[in-house]
Amino acid sequence: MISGTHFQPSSMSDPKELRSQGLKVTVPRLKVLDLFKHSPDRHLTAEDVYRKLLDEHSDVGLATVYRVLTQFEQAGLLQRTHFEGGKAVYELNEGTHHDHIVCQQCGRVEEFYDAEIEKRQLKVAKERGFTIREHQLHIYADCIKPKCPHRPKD
Amino acid sequence: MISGTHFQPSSMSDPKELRSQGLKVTVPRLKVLDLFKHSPDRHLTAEDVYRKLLDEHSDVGLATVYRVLTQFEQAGLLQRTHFEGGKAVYELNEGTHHDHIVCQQCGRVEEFYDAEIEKRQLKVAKERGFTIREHQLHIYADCIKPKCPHRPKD
DNA sequence: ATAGATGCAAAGGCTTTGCACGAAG
DNA sequence: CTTCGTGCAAAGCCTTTGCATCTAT
Repeated sequence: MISGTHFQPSSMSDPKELRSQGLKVTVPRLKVLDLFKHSPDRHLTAEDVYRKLLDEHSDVGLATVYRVLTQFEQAGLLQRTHFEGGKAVYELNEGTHHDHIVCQQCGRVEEFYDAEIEKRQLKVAKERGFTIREHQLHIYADCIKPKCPHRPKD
Repeated sequence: MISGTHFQPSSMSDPKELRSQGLKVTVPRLKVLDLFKHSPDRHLTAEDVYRKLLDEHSDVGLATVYRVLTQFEQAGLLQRTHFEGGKAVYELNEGTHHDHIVCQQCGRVEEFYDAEIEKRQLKVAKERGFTIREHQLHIYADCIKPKCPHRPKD
């Protein structure tokens, strides 16, 4: 067999990660996973992914991007969130829970973790007889530092 | 002038609330505001509002419901949130900030406020040079109490 | 009288789906 | 060779908008 499609550039993600999740190893899947692993932006929308793939002349359909993102989320490779604005945002699932603070100036996202906040959430839920399944804290804010990387060049 | 439309049932909200916001006093607006003030559910989607108005034979178009909800939010009468599920949810704006815990069994929403959580959010934002504009904590959970009102009858 | 509100239907934005073709195991 | 993935176009869902008509002030 003369492998054409089995060629794997150094930048490509490890096929094992896909196989171990019962997913066939395909070019679109490798490219998408790769994007999340190497892109400077941790948080990407389906549109972002689609555009980045177009930029590198990978001919992947938008529908496929949506399907792959969904599958990756179900496989636990990615995590999905919704910020204000309606679009779903995906990020690599690295196992560690964190919350988000979103700059309203430029849309960039910073992550943070505060043990006390987590603790109190558990307390609140417990007091009310709930078992937490998932929780998301989104802070929408403006950066006030003049040299803040979030502030668009002025 | 023989006023037909100026009739105001006792259940209707106070027109002043609308006027003070520069909004003309109309039947759809009074009915919507009234719904939020007297409905057993604090949290309603546009569709919810539309259906409830249909139920009471108020002929209000869905587009109008959307417009009124948007205006009320801008006027500070209502607050909008998005829970998982894509639909926007509105509630009366009573000035006090609170977070939400959503039962995954039945979709009901409970509100809570925890001073410590609020404090830590301010701290986190400040440390990173942000001014908080808005923040939302959504906990998605399951109720574990057998007699919990959230649990659908079993 | 006049600015503003409403209803309807059409359009928009994001996401999902049906189907025929193509690739992976 | 069989199962699954892909691309395209069409459809879905929630929400917004254009336009002619109607209403509050």
